[in-house]
Amino acid sequence: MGVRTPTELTTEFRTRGLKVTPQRQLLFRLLHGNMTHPTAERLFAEASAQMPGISLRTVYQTLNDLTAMGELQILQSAAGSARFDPNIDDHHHALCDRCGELHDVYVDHFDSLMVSGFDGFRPDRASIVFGGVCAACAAA
Amino acid sequence: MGVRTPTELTTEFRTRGLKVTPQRQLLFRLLHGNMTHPTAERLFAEASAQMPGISLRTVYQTLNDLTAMGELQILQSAAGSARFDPNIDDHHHALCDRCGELHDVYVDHFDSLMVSGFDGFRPDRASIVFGGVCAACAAA
DNA sequence: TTGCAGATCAGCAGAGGTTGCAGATACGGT
DNA sequence: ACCGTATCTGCAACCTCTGCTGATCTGCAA
Ligand SMILES: [Mn+2]
Ligand SMILES: [Mn+2]
Ligand SMILES: [Zn+2]
Ligand SMILES: [Zn+2]
Repeated sequence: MGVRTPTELTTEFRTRGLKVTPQRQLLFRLLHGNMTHPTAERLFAEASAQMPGISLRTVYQTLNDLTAMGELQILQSAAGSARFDPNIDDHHHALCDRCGELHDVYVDHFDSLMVSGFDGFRPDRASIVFGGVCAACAAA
Repeated sequence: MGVRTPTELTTEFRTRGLKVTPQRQLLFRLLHGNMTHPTAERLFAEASAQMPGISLRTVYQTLNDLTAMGELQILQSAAGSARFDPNIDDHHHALCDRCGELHDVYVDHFDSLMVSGFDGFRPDRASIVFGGVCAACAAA
């Protein structure tokens, strides 16, 4: 779970009555196993290298469709553009202050956390972002 | 700690060689004890009511100055504009899916959380956003 | 295989939020 | 009160993302 292959996404699009165009297939491939939490611009650049002429609009459209299907998570970056995450497993993130890299971390026993102040609020999910310095930047 | 009065902010600005203008003082007052996590536009509207002619640019400038001094936290809202938080105590947030209200929650024993995947990453802070429905919206 | 209705595409214009810039203004040390 | 310089205002530009439109392409039925 949590990793959809291009073939699975193709099937899912067809099942929902959405057409599977070459542009969409390219994006399925670019996203598959992508751990970089890329922005739309970044995916557009990578897509353009393989398919000159593809439009940024189409990239956004496909990312939005995938998000609506629950196949992508959107992560709001502090500065600038949204980042897209094809990892739909329950996980959290570590953001490097120096290079901006975002990588996945997994948290156990999150439910045992003691939280005060909910005051009637009913949480149904939580997202943690750790800030700090990544291994590569610490070495440099 | 965690709550700076307008007087304290005035002193801090002077200490740093920054001037204390009526515009800045008004914003100090509007932020003091403000638990609403307002946007810049919202603060601009409130400020304009008391000081017609103040510019949105000045509001942003002062909020940025305060943030650079560590007297404000910026919270990147998923959709739209940033929200500013004068509460600089270590705390986290609950975001209502219905009305967008953001309120403070406090977490104990955060350090006891089991996190895997840091892989050399050195975290120095963390921010949790709980998603769900607030008490007021659940009642309606 | 062919043809059609409707989905999708590229390209561009525009919205929303934030920042850069330049000339006018005013804080605050003297 | 004066002056030097930080700040203010107003506007234009910027960045990211979405709306719109005519042309093109896809999936499906025949
Ligand atoms: Mn992730
Ligand atoms: Mn807060
Ligand atoms: Zn790094
Ligand atoms: Zn609510």
